[in-house]
Amino acid sequence: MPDSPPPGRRERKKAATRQAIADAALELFLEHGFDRVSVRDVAERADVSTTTLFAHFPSKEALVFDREQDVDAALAAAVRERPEEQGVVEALRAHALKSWVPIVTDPRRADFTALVGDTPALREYGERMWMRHADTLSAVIAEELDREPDDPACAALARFVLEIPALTAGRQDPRATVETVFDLLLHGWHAQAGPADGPASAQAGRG
Amino acid sequence: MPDSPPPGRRERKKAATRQAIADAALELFLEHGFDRVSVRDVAERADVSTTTLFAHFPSKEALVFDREQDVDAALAAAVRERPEEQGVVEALRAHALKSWVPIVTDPRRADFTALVGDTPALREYGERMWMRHADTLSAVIAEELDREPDDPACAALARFVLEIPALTAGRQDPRATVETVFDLLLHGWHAQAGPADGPASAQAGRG
DNA sequence: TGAGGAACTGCAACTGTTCCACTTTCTGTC
DNA sequence: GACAGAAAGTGGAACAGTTGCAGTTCCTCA
Repeated sequence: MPDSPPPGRRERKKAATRQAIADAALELFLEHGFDRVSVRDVAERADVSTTTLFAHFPSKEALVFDREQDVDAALAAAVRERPEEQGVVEALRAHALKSWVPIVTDPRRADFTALVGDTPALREYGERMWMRHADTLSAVIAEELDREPDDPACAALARFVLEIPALTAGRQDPRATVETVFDLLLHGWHAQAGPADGPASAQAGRG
Repeated sequence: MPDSPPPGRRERKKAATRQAIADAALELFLEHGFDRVSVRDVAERADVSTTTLFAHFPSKEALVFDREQDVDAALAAAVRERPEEQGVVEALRAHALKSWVPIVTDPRRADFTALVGDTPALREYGERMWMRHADTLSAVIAEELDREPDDPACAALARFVLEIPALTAGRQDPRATVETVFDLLLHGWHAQAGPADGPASAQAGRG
């Protein structure tokens, strides 16, 4: 995270432009709604050309998530640098509780959360954002456990963990949901559903 | 599935138009690639206006998946009408093996599968297509087990099961992958990773 | 100090998608 | 059998996201 030497004027200006665009975008989106603001509007507010805008952000949706950044690295680190004796699933649980839950529950970001939650395009983009880290996470898990890089169980675990943000979105108690999901991942449906796994005979209603 | 009475000329013509569009699209996409064919090209080949094209399909991607149809119903039925004594997870496993795996492995669809696999837009659209059934499946599972409709464990299970097509895509042995993933879901990571869950101390490499 | 490159601009074009007003074709009903 | 009304289709314009291009300005670094 240390930007070691003085970054130089050019890079500072570039960063400033990028920030100006992101700020303008968020401001306009929060005020009028994502769909009623055009990319050209954002560019104009930030006083740049649309070409410049797209030189900094790959898409309109990306304007909102200008901090996609180092989720990848944090995720990998959470697994690699876990305490001795802690399993990977527990490490991921801790990471989720410590780094993800606060973001969703922070009241200062309520309006931002609402913007994303109320805009299908943004919700989808956000979910997809998480999934983009599945390959990295899968590889790290496999590496930590001395398995083949494409081990299907590791791939599955990675994707399932990255589903969690989507699963907790819009729930009253994200923390509890996270716990439930991790218990499921760790001990399996069989354990959490009771030994009988809810056979069909237990219920009344049927087709 | 029975279109009981004679469908009437109008409906037949409509179906024919729709089919002509889908055929033209697939033909052009397979020949030149999804990204190098415009919607206007497809419309022209099918001899309709783009307006008509979008009256039949909600998006360019949808042209490829003109059979999204009754996955929802089949999924719900697989759970509801499972044999006595079979758990929901086992029912879903059976469904996946019987209904999903053959589609991916069918050699007659190799070129189609390749088209989707090689086109990011299509792969994403396909994955999202599956996830659209998560709410239905979650509700059915909860209902079968007498739980709250928004039970987080049911929601998680549903989403995880629907991740399976994405997880098996492009693998050499989809069948084995499906089995592995269901074992993970059923018995948990703890069971499949061994009792120690691979604590950090087991490995050498560390950050 | 000067060369080269990066950031930015303006504009035009392309593509997916929607809107509009209008024609054709079918269907159900008196 | 004629007719009202709905449904399907048309053509074209327009909008919004995105990209390409040629040219300008401004840093950086040797």
